[in-house]
Amino acid sequence: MKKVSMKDIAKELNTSITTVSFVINGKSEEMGISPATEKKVRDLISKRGFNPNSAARILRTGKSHTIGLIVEDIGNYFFGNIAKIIEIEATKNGYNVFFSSTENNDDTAKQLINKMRNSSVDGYIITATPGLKDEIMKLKTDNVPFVLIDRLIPNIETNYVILDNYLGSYNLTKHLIDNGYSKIGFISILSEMSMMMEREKGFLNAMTIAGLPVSSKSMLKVQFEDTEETVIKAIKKYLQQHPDLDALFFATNYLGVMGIEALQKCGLKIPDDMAIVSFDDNDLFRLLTPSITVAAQPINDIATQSIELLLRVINKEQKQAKTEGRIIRPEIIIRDSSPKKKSKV
Amino acid sequence: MKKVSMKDIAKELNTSITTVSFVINGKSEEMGISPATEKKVRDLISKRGFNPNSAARILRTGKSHTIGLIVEDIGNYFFGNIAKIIEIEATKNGYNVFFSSTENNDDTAKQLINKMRNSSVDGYIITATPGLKDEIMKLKTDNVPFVLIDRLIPNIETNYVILDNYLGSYNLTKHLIDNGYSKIGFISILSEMSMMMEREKGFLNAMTIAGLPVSSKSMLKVQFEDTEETVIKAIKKYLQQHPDLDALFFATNYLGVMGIEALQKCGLKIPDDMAIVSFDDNDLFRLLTPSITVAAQPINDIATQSIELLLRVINKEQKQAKTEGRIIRPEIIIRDSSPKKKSKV
DNA sequence: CTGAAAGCGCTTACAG
DNA sequence: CTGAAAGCGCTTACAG
Repeated sequence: MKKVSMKDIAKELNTSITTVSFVINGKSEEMGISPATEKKVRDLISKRGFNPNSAARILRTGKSHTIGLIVEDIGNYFFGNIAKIIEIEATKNGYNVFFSSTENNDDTAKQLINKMRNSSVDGYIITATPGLKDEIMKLKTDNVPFVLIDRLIPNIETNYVILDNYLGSYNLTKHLIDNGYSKIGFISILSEMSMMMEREKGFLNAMTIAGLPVSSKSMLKVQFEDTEETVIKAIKKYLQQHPDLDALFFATNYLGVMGIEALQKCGLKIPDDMAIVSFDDNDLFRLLTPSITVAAQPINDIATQSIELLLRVINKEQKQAKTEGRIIRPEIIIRDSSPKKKSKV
Repeated sequence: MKKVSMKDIAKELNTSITTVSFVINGKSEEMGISPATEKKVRDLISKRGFNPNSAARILRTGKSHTIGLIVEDIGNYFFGNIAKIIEIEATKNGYNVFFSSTENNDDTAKQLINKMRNSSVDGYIITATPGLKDEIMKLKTDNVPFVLIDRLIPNIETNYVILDNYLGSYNLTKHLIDNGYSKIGFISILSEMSMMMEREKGFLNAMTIAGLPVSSKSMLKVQFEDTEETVIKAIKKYLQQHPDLDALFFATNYLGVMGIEALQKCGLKIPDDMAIVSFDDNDLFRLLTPSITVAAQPINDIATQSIELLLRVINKEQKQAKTEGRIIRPEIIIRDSSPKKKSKV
């Protein structure tokens, strides 16, 4: 029942632990282990089903070959697929992935980072929560490799991979305007996060450049923590207060989903009564009738770029010497929820 | 830059490592550490930001307080949410979660199990792949705690949490029959997995009991590995060969999604030309027009029951002494894709 | 009430 | 070409 150790292998072969270790770590040649010895060792290892104990290895080397992935919510389409691709890429490079969800809660995020540091993860890929500045600063001064994804911490220089939220939002709004919509409602969440602010800026600039009026009163912002019910109620109320709107811009995909429900309940037809577009794609938007126009995040790009960048930082001497950012262009996918506006009869 | 260790704390306080260790592990009282000493130690620990090195701890104790979660695909709605809930429950109980996706590939699954064993995970929650029997047997004889979820390995007694696939399928078929449908096509994947076989059995029994004819020719089975395109083509062909069908039963949710696309392409309207039901819910089915009737897996139940069962096994002496199974009842959610059949005029 | 010391299973500089 | 030994940072039986 007891697990086999290198000592057992060495003893049975009348050789030393050193030799076994060299074979296991592929250093036979470099260390001048004879091919005969090497074969003997390898054979017994596979016969006994020996596997090196990784706790001992980590303790000794300080390297765990594990990366910590901290996302907002692993149950969500975007992060679930990010995790999946990162895992595949990490495995290719001999790394494991330890994941956890923050639910966008600062305390949870802090605990996760600490927990992972004690497990000696070699580096992090982090979806920051709003108040994570101090923790991130500490990682930086401690020279721990990490890459921020999806959102930045204002005023800290880090390695990052993010979407060009401004551009996506600008282009999505521009698309609506080009198709003849002019009274566009912007529905977002109340947030200091750079990504949400960029999306708002993109919307506002597109409107302003087109000479269309916007006021803060014509925008709806709900709380991230609000229940689905609360949000839907808020959107319904908003629609009643703004009967002149001809299009809605949802700043996140879950707001889009809730918004569609709210529109249904109000008896408003998409796109005839109201055109809609949403930031962030999901399976749903593609298959709904009508299908929904979106600014999509190229998930594959984001995931592969972040793991690639992280591994590079891990293998650098001066971890944070020079930070590097990758900005991913969103893809505007035009579907049926935002056709050329029919002129009123 | 160097991390603080227990030794540093002990030295600075002129006390022993033992004392520090007792304080950290909450054994002060039991071991008779004076409150004064305890406070001194605690203060310095938080001042220095000390955190015990978990590799050393694992090496020494053999317990990692980590559970390994092996799912089919973390990017998928069902498993993503399973993972999320398991993580939350595990954290509540002081456990971490190490996850990985098998993509339903035997070799990947085997590698994952081995990798996790070397990292001394305390137990596993596993979505088995078809040829995983030997690995599972080994876990069993090695007395390693594990719980199978979502699907079983035929002829091996294990701890498990699965859905009552037979019942869900039976009831879903019964619902169609009760609503007047009699020519029901069954679309599934070619698979030896117990869950798929149970779903087929449930369908067949419901049909037989109702005195409705079924033949293997009236069922379509595609390969799990088929691309979306291939499946859609197969479904289209199937529909042309069986023009008399009045309803379709999709045995998985992704088949349902592809089926809906195929129906759209064939110009068949749901539910007037063809009623449909699907096994497994997802966000999509709720929001499509028409919304889709499903047998839903109570994700929350499945996740909490499996982690609860696993933790209990971990804390038992005789890990596999008596295996325990939990069978979860699916929930039939009746939506708009399967209304009472209109009589032909 | 507290400390010295063994040992978990590895890796690696050093010695021969 | 190969081995003896130190040490990574903890926990815990043992001693006092």
